[in-house]
Amino acid sequence: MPDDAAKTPPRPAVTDAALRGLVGYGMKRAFMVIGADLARTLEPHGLRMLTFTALTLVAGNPGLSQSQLAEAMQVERPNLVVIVDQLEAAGLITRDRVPTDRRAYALRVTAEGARRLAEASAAVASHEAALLAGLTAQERATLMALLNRIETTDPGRR
Amino acid sequence: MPDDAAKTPPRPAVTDAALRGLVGYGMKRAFMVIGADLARTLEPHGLRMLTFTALTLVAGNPGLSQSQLAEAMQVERPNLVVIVDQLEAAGLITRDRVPTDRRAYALRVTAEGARRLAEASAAVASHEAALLAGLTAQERATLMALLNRIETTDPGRR
DNA sequence: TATTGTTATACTCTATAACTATA
DNA sequence: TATAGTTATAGAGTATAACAATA
Repeated sequence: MPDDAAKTPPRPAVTDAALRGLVGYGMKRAFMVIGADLARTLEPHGLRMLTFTALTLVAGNPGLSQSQLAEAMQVERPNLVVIVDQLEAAGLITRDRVPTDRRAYALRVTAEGARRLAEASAAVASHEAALLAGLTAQERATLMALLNRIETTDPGRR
Repeated sequence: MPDDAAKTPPRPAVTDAALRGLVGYGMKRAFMVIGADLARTLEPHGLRMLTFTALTLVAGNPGLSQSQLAEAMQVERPNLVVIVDQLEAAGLITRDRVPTDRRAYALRVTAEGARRLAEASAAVASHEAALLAGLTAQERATLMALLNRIETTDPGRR
């Protein structure tokens, strides 16, 4: 019999066996790792996860309104105001009044915004590659597909 | 050519193609769905995700200290104090002074805590089953394995 | 009346510094 | 001096109610 027992008595190692089977638990831990890394990656570019997401969506959907952006980001409108404020204050997007509906703003990236987004996107892409280095391309695709299916299967949808 | 264009002109559908390839994006959206569902599931049992996790770990590791629990949960000690306070105030766990180290507390679930945990665990399990209804058992195992590998591959580990 | 954007507000989660009491 | 628990505090992220301007 092995003699490696009773070697480090003070810390009997905490077991989380009862939680390991829960997807919510694994998802939270994985997301916290990814989220923290993503924040570190975006910080030198003056962006956070939410502003990066908003900037990307505005770039890909020029002229969209704040309501549309909030819906796409699954963020409440009041919270989006702050995000758009910051991007506008940083000179990365513009808020143009829509002639046909003077209540709404048409959001567009500035030249500087496009430049910043390109830099940040490259950093994010290379960082994701490092994070997912342990997975094959096949596994990454599987992961994404499973995540998307969870999102769209949501039983608590309102 | 099809005639389904120009049918709903006001909303050209926001595209997030540039983000769909990022694991961080899919992970966040999936986690928000799961997190919200989990919160709804736990609420009638008087628990939140953090208190449920703490209660589960205390039950599975009787006598562990707050420091050990904080480390296992990847929560800073000051934040754990509030969580333990709430569980203790609800009569679900006890804080016993450790005779050999009077600085530390030994955490243990009460009878009521064990009962509450059993109820909540059953609710969580059945809710996870509903959430993952679209995935096969094989796919769930794959998902969990991939999440764990992401967590342990963390390139930004300190 | 309904919608767009906004303000104000509150609650949860997370993070850091600094304290106390023990060790 | 180092560690366990604590207090105070600050910052994100999220959510709801209510308002002004416009439709």
